[in-house]
Amino acid sequence: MARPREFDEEKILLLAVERFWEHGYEATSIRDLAQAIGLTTASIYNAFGDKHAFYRKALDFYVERSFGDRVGRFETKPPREAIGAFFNEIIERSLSDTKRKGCMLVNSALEVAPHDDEFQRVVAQVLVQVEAFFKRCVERGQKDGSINRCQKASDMAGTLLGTLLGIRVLARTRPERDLLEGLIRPIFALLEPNHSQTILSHDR
Amino acid sequence: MARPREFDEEKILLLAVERFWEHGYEATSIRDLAQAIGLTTASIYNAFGDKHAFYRKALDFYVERSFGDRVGRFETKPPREAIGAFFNEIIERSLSDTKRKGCMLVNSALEVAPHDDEFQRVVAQVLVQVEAFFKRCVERGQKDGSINRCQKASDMAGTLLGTLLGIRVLARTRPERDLLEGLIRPIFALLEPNHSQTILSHDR
DNA sequence: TCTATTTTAGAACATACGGTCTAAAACTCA
DNA sequence: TGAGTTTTAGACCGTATGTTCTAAAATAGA
Repeated sequence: MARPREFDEEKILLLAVERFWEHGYEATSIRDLAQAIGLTTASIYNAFGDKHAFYRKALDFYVERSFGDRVGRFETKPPREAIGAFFNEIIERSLSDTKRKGCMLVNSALEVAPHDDEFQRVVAQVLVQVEAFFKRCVERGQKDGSINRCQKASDMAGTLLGTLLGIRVLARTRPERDLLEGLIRPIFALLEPNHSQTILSHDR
Repeated sequence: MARPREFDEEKILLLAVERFWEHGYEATSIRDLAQAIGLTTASIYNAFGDKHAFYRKALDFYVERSFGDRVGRFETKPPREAIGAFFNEIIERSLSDTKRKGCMLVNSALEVAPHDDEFQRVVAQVLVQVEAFFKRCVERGQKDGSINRCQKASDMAGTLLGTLLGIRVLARTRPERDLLEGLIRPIFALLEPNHSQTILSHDR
């Protein structure tokens, strides 16, 4: 019926994510994007709408790639291991992030969500999902005895979510392994059942 | 010797902080600032240098006001109370932040520090100081028995710093009292000496 | 092969940006 | 009072911004 697209939307979004992720919304211009992607600005507007809509699509793409499978991947593991593996992966990811891009969702939570209701909802929704994932893990662990029962699962889920976000922020300016690994040690201890053992065995 | 300034630097910086804080570095133009402050762009450049230097001065001003006295104020209290009061204040501050400005230091950590060595250092240095404050509190508490000894003070300090940053990010998109207060409950429990009591007394 | 339709390329548009210039204004010290 | 110096106001500069326009290119169906 008409002239076909010359590009692959997935590849375009991957490149767009890269730039938005690294430089943020404001500091990335359409011309930056066009050049990095190898499209004209007209093609971008034609295919994705305006800058706001393009960022939205890039963020959705990022979220899908970064959170979509991950939750599923960890959900099959035993609960304590799932949480541990999740955090270990985040730390490794943060330490190998040489460009210091951090997490695009966290970046969006701070740069664009506070002034934009749409992104507010999008970001909040993902955070709710991550929290729910933690809560399911904690509940499962408390049921099978692998996780301490002295805290409410919902509180622990919040703590884990907060810790996750904290790591993401901290790593952005202080990507030090000792700091990040030390930071989660008390959190993991909190999960451990039979706290008294820990108290006795720890040397200081 | 010459024509005197017509403005009060403190008031100017207060207004500049307000705008940079709310909209960030990129999204705040010199003209925005000039209008909000009631100065011409020439006066701003004359008095503060370029935009980069102006933001730096605003951030320094913010840090001085926000962290300078606070640490001292809490340091006199008993250690557990100091930490508790610190977090309670942060939560109240986050919940009453109707403009959703969050914390300007955290905002800087994400927007400007990753691409700017100067701000990288400035932000990192403040975070180091906050971490050191937490560490001193924990050490004091572990010495006088008011804080649990099962974790290293340095690890706990990191955990507290991470939690602080996490709250600041989370509150930016989900300023919900239940969430924030629930989130710190396990952290406070972690500080408590004699964990077994908590385990037994908690109902679920 | 022609028509209809969409995508391209790149010029163009209005506005906004960070930053500077000129000249007048406002002071201090001699 | 006059010389010297700094601050002010606002026009100005070059460039960059988000977005749109024009026209050519490329296809599918008739």
